[in-house]
Amino acid sequence: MNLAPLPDIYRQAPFSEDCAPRRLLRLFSGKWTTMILHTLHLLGGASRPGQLQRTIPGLSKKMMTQTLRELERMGLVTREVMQVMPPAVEYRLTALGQQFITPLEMLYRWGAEHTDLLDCVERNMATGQER
Amino acid sequence: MNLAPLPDIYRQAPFSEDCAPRRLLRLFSGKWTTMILHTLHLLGGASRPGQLQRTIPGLSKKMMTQTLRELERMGLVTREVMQVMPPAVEYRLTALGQQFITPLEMLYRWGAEHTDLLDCVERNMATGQER
DNA sequence: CTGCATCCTGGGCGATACTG
DNA sequence: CAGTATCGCCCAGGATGCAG
Repeated sequence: MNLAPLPDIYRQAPFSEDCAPRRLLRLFSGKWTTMILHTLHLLGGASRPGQLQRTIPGLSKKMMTQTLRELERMGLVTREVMQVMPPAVEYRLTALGQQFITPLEMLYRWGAEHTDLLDCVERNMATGQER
Repeated sequence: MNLAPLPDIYRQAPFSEDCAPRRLLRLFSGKWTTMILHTLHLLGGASRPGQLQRTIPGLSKKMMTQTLRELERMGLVTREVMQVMPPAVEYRLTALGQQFITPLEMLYRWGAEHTDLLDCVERNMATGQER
């Protein structure tokens, strides 16, 4: 039922559909994903939703839970419900999740150390865009 | 008409609206931005549209030019038109643009060196998502 | 070959309001 | 405090067709 195997040419694309970079980008393309992950790390690897949200200005409750659920499905965080009143919940980075902190740190650190470049780009974009 | 200046509290958010990481994410949130940049680098810093598109499977003509124009406005690439028939164009990384290759390389390299982690995450996501 | 204009759809994301 | 449900906007981004 399958066609004959494709010539190797079709697998030689330098930037194949499923190359590592693309997979990585797909996983963390969400607007809040990396920030939540990184913030969890900053907060010692675990945090309650309230604190998490207060630490990330602009993050709505909806997007927070939604993103956290995705991270949970990815196996990057766990969700622990404490049986008390009022309800308390704790999200915690898994061992797998912590693995992904490294590249995030690299990226974020680079950004922090090169704000001059960011300034430069933003200045360029502002120029000639009167509109 | 303006309110009194806000207390400094409002500027102390650890993850402020305009912190470096967010600025970085905003600039490169496009689906193709980083890939185009990185591919230009791989191709020696310059390339014609055709080759660029052929090197990045799935990239449509529209999104390519659109993204390239944004990169141009950011000052990360230049566009040079050769006056010949048929028309030929060359996009080239600027010095500023090359600066941004470093973090991209770091990220992409990390991805390539940790495909096992990517596998792991994708396996998790596939599980229990019968639907 | 390169590039622009158009049209259109999906879904990411935000605002609001309601439960326990 | 934590979470869900609903609604609706907006726009990124894909497909197609035309022009130089």
